[in-house]
Amino acid sequence: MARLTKTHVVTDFRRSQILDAARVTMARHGLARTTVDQIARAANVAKGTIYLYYRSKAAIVRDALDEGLAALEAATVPAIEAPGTIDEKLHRFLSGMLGHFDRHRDFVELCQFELGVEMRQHARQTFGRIYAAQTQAWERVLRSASGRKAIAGLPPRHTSLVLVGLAHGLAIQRLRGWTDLSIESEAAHATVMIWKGLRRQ
Amino acid sequence: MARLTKTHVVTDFRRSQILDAARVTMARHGLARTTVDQIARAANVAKGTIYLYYRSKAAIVRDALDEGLAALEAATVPAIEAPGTIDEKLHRFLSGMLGHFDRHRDFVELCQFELGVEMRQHARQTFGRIYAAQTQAWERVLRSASGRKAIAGLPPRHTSLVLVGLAHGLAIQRLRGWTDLSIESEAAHATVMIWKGLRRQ
Amino acid sequence: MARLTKTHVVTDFRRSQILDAARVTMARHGLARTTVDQIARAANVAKGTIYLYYRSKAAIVRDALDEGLAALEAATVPAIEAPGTIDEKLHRFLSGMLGHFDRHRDFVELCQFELGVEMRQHARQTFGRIYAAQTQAWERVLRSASGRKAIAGLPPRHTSLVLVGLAHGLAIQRLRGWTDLSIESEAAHATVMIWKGLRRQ
Amino acid sequence: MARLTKTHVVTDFRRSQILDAARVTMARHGLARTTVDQIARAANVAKGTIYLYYRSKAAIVRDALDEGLAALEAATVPAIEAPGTIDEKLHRFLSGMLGHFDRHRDFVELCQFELGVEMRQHARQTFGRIYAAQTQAWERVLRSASGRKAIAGLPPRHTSLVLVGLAHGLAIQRLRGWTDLSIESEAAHATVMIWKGLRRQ
DNA sequence: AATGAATGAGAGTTCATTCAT
DNA sequence: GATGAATGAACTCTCATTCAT
Repeated sequence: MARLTKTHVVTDFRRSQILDAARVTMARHGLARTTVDQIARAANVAKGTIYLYYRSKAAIVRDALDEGLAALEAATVPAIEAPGTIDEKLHRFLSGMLGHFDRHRDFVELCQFELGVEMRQHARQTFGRIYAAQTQAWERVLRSASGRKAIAGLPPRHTSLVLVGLAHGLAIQRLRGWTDLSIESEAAHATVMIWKGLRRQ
Repeated sequence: MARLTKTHVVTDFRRSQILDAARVTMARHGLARTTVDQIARAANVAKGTIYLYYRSKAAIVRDALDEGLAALEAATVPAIEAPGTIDEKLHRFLSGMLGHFDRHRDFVELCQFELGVEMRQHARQTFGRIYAAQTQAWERVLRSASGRKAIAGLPPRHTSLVLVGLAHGLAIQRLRGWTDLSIESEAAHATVMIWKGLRRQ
Repeated sequence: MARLTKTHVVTDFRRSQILDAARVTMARHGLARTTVDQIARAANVAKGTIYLYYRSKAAIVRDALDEGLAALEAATVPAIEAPGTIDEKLHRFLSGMLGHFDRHRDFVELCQFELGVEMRQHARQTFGRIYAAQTQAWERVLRSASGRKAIAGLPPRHTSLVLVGLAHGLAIQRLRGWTDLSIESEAAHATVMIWKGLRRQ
Repeated sequence: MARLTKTHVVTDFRRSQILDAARVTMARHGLARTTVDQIARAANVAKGTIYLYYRSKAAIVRDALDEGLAALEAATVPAIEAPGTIDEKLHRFLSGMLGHFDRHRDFVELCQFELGVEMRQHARQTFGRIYAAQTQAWERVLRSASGRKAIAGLPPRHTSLVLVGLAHGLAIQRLRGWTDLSIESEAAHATVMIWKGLRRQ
């Protein structure tokens, strides 16, 4: 038992050692330009060691991708579903998106896109699933608010798509460095503006 | 002169022949997986011919990129600056963005991201310039409207960043296929929603 | 047509250039120890050129193998079927076998055996087919002779297996350098000895 | 002493454990495709343990080879030298060859051939020595019989080469599965046929 | 100007061997 | 003695680029 645990711990350590190195290196050089040699050097292990923990370079990319996507989902969907008023939800959601892209800018930025055709499908599907989850969470919130006459009579489906689109757009802006506002003030401002458009007047 | 002109015409023809083939092939297989052989085959020229018109594969990518970015700018900034009411501008701008990403989805989608480190900087700068132009155009519009008391007292700088971010986000959604609305209805709906948030109440 | 022919000629030339280099190198170092680099160097072409004419190293091995096996069949089966007395056939057959293994000793020697599991099956099947053809040719000859009371009453099936086995064994002996007799005297002597065993006494 | 003995027993046990595993694995996958990992797994020891008993993979191959070759010699040379008539010797000899190749088909088949250049020389020499021993044993038998006028006046040297070649050829046939006769009937039949050719008529 | 065969540096991957535990 | 994680040299194969025709 102790032995299994130890092995497991070491395996986990090595995997994340490699994964971290891969993320950093890929963010710096782009996925295609990142060699397994570079990853190995960045992870301070020999090239062969990489292959003890990952079947192939593609497997590393896939893992890094999945990890990043899981983090994105965790940072956003609960923020919508947690209790609170709509503008609280909106603010939490936008902060979550912006914060996530900000924290993972070095890797997520590129690895989501610079992918082979089959990995791209995988990423697109997973990404799509997350955005669908966000959209549906918003739709539920808006329908419920609509029933309580708390918001204007806009179609919830369309509105939730716009909300999610807005959040993504702001996140991308940050990612690209096209905004000089802080996360906090950007999230706050967008929340105010959207909330003015949404609430019953 | 005629000869020069003729040469020039042929050169232009070859360049766009190659550029089109490159765009299509890269969109299908991703930039890194696209070989010069594939581009040559798609362009119906020999591999060597490519190198008569482009110094390297990277030069092709750069040209394809620049062309796409120029088209994006042309599709959006004039839409903001052309005369009309704010909601007309808003609608034109959103339609322009969504339409552009929709038309160029096959190439723009991937080539903007799957790039080597120096090409990425170039793309980011150009992209940034375009978004800055959009943002500034909006800022001018909003300041002017603000002066005429036509809109709510929101800070124009922040608001324009949100507008541009929203447009980008909706465009990305379309690109990824996460929305099933038509361009028209999505642009219209977002315009209404934002306009409710903006206009003086 | 001239163009196709020229291309074809060049292709054929390159293929046999590579095949010859492969045969020699593999004979010298053994199949597994032969690298594509070595083959390229021996063929006086660049490594990449190899892959213009062969999909993989395995494909080279397969071709070399098939060529050698085809030559073996051509050197032996017709020798049995050509007209003549039994001892003439026997002599021609043994000479054919010994001569073939002697001429191709450098490659055939090793490439027939030192093969991956699937190539081995291929070789075994082809080899088996050739030996079956030899055996059947002998069986026909012996049955016909038996009908004409020209040979002793031995079962043709068994006898032909022994004949083919003998030929193979003598060939292997030569291949390994375990005999110091000339091909001619070895074939002649074995013919006499077998013929004494076969003929009607 | 007891300690040394015990150590010795364990060493012997480990060595044959490894050697057996190597033989089986190499027979199944071919020498080049057999990894030390596979051998270790088949031997139920850790990879490092292999290197406590063998200096290198090549050393394992050499040992496996020598063992097989020693068995071949033991199965054939005494069969010629043991007392009896010539056809008894012949029958024992052929049975010994066929039986040996049959029993060791899984390893001997491939490992004798699929070897690096220096191992090949070693194998060839050892093999050659065995065949020379067989040939010489036969030569002695034939000379003695010739003196007693028991056989036809064929040159003993040539005849013994043919005999050994025949035995080898039949053995190879069995190895490759090109014959469907039993060892017994094949040996018996070849004995009859050769004996007819040899004996004084 | 156009070709495409030839090139070779560099990629991902394997595996015999070592060595700290 | 036994282990198996770690190593890195060496392999096969790809493809951007060149150049003789």
